[in-house]
Amino acid sequence: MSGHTVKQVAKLSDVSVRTLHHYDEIGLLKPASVGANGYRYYGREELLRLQQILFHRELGFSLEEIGRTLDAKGFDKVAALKAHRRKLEAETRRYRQLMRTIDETLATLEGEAKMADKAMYRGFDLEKQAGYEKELVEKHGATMQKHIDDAKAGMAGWRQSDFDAMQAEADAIEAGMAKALVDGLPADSAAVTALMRRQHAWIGKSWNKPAPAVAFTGLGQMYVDDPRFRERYDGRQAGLAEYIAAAMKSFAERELS
Amino acid sequence: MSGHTVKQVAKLSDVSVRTLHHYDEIGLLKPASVGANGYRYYGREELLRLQQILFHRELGFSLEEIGRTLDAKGFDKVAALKAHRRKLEAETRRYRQLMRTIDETLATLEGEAKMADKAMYRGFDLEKQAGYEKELVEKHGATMQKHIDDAKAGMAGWRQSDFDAMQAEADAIEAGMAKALVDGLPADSAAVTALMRRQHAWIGKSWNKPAPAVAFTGLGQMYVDDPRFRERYDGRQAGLAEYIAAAMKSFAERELS
DNA sequence: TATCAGGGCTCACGGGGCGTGAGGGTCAAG
DNA sequence: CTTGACCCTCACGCCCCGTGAGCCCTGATA
Repeated sequence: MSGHTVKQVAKLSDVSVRTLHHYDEIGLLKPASVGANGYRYYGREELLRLQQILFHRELGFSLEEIGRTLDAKGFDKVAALKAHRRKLEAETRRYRQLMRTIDETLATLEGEAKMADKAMYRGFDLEKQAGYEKELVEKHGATMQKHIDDAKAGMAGWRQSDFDAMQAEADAIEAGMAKALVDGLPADSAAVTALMRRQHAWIGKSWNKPAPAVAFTGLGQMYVDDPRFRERYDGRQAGLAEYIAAAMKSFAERELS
Repeated sequence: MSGHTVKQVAKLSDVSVRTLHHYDEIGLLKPASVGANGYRYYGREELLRLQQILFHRELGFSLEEIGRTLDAKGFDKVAALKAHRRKLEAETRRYRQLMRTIDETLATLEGEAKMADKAMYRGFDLEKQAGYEKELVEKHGATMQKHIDDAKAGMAGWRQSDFDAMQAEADAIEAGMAKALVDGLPADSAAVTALMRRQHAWIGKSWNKPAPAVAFTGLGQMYVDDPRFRERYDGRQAGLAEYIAAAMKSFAERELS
């Protein structure tokens, strides 16, 4: 007699009870009758209206629009639907544009990965310093060669963002070293050792594995030998290249062997 | 020195001042510095970050996601973009489905316009009662023919929903007439006259113009003559067809001439 | 008949991304 | 010193409910 309760309607139509309450509150879907106990009872007509509501909601209409559409006798459904169709078309075009933008961005990012190689020349290009690599290898042998290869392999997958992050950390370490040098701290002081720990971790990250003592020392030596590294460090602070190299050597001997 | 104010940034980037306040509130974009007066000042770096934010916002990321993307050093932009691309694809597919649904609905609605003709056979089909029309025309002449044509033209544009609304009103009137008949009210009583006013208005709506006395009376007579109408009315209440016809005739004579 | 599960009800807050005042300080130009 | 254009901080509103909290109803069972 008195129709379906909220829960039953909820199950039938796959909406939440709260939603039915809400639709009642805003006058979008009122129950056919309300019992003396306050219970809402819905009839066949309300179920049909709910179907209409859900259909329009699917189409992206606001609840207020839906209310107007369903209530206004003279409302032109056809025009409303056509207008909505146009909205959807516009959205689709917009999405296509966004996808194109994303594709371009992805292409750029992948381009960056290669660009990073060139950007790395800002002081960290391992690719283009075959000569100095050779020196290192000559001094330290095949093991060193392997370390260098590993480093190159690890960095090949980098993107600009990775590189930037690395640079930031490297800058911080270098700044600390410069200060230590200016402050006259010995290369095996506690402060410098802490920096070396970061340096070692940083190289470990860029190589994708911790650098063994020999490689760490070798890299330090390279900072002195390679004019590009030398320029980088000494340009920041006179004597910095030598200082760092000494600190790395000391650290390697004390903590990596 | 102290950079751009909110308004300047707003103009430069085409966002609202409130938006900048909001981004500051949620920590998404903090000004480079804040003056002693509380003014926000943005620098070049903040402008660049804002561009990034707007770009990602365009792509539909939530502000929280954008914050994470921009802040997390190790965040994988490529993966995020690809994931988002997939979301867009899914949305596009969904929209296509919705458009198909709309098209089907539109087709159905247009079909309904024709269906209404058939549905009208439920008692109001003027198309299929040429014989009774002829009778009416014979009795009342060319003017009646014109009324009938007008009615058919008016109803041709109807859709199911219009028709249902009409039916509801007609039902209400018929119920009132049935009650008046049972109660023994005369066909020219005040209550019946009120119902006749509604009846006249209703016919006016369905014809798209008020029915003149002769047409109104003629229609009433048709309720008696046409077995389909007769069945409809007498099925509801014995003698109803005659009663309505009498009421319509009386009303037409008293109020329409 | 008392109990208990499984309903039902009414508040009322939250959340996302700001729009939009209200109410009041600040700055540069005239 | 005034004006007018900016700046600030609350704080509510919108849209569509989700998610409790706290309390009442109902029908079946022990």
